Amino acid sequence: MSRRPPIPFPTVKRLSLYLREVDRLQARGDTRVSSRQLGAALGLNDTQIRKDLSLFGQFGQAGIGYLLAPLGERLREILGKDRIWRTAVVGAGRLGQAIISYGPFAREGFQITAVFDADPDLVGKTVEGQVILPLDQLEEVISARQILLGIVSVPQEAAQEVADRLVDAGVLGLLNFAPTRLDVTDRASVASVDFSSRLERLAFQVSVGLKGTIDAEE
Amino acid sequence: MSRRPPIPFPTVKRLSLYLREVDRLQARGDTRVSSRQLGAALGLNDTQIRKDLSLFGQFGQAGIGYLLAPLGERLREILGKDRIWRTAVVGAGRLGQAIISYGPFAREGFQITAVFDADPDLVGKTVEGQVILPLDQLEEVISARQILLGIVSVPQEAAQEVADRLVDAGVLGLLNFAPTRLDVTDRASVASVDFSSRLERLAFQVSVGLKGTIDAEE
DNA sequence: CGTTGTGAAATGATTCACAGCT
DNA sequence: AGCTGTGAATCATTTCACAACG
Repeated sequence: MSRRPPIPFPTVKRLSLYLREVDRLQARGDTRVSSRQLGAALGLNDTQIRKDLSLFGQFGQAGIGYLLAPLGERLREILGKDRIWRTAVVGAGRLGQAIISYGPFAREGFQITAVFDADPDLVGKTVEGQVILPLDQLEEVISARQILLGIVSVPQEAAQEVADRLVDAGVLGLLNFAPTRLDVTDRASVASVDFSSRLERLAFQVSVGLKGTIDAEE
Repeated sequence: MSRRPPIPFPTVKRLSLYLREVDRLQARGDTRVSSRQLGAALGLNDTQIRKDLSLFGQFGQAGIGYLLAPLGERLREILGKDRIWRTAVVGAGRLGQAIISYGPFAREGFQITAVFDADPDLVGKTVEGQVILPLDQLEEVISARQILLGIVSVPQEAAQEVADRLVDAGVLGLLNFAPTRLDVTDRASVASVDFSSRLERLAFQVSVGLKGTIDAEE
């Protein structure tokens, strides 16, 4: 395995956008794409795209562009989407249910394999074919079903405790929907989806009169 | 009005976190906070916090720190949270409903003032006291109710059209939940919340074995 | 020609180091 | 002593400019 420079964090953000656009173009029947074209679709500079891709070796063709099929395959591999990620959702309120039934997740290799909630009224109900389990079965089920990712969709007050329990149970990555920072020291990876902060930033942008898609994705 | 340097984009992200923590400390009964303490709570360097805040004038006290009350007030003002933002939600499926009933929004000055959906089975139903309206009333209602922000929670295929209609109707900012880039040229601001991309990046982080809260928010 | 891949330059953001206030 | 505010230094990321290729 050859030594590689670390992947810049902003690059990772973009790879996932590249893959989405590559899939879209392929679905449309295209067979290749240039960095310029990809950039135009995503609002990015074309050099940026070439730099990003070149981090993983040379797989474009001068004068031609990139072939969609191998490009998509390589991106999937890089992003770890060439396998199934067994995932638990903790918190089956409205948000949790929306997440569980969110189309794109299921289609992309993220397999919801367990759902938990603290509310006895929810436990036992079924969402998208998943029976909601009580919180106290968390450790046992995570471990038995070899679940690697956890989605935290509980209220803010409960988020840190749920995170601790998930990590203790062996989960390696957390997707956090609660508006708070989760401290997992260095035992897992955490990514957050923070509606409030996002909306707040939007309000700021509007206040200062900033126009356009500021946010070439997040 | 004095000329100011433009606010770095990453700073805006952080301001919103500062405000959240300031509110939390105040609710706890504290009356002041140092940049060091704030940094520890949010996983940030203390200089960073002072730099960010100093962009808006000097309002700390050497030897003491920052007084929470004026700091919170100032942050609210900067972020545009010192007023009510009338907001429409387009797309009242599970995700839209979760957003509408998402506690933090309501509490923070974002007032959901209209809800639309294309599905005739949903139109007429009530979510959190809001009657779901048919899409063809969008322009009329946005304008009559003087709505400034739009939340797009429709499927990807419909997102761009909804965005166009919202912007045409006079909305100044869009919060986009669809996994696609919205093109509004320079007629409005757009911020995106992209679950899939986020989860994908988490999978990548786990794949490469990166640990910790990589992502000091967003 | 159009397009990739990449060193070099430019830009942007973070952190250091420290003067100065309480 | 504890803390803010900030110029200067460092570090990271983006963009430019261009050689090489099909």
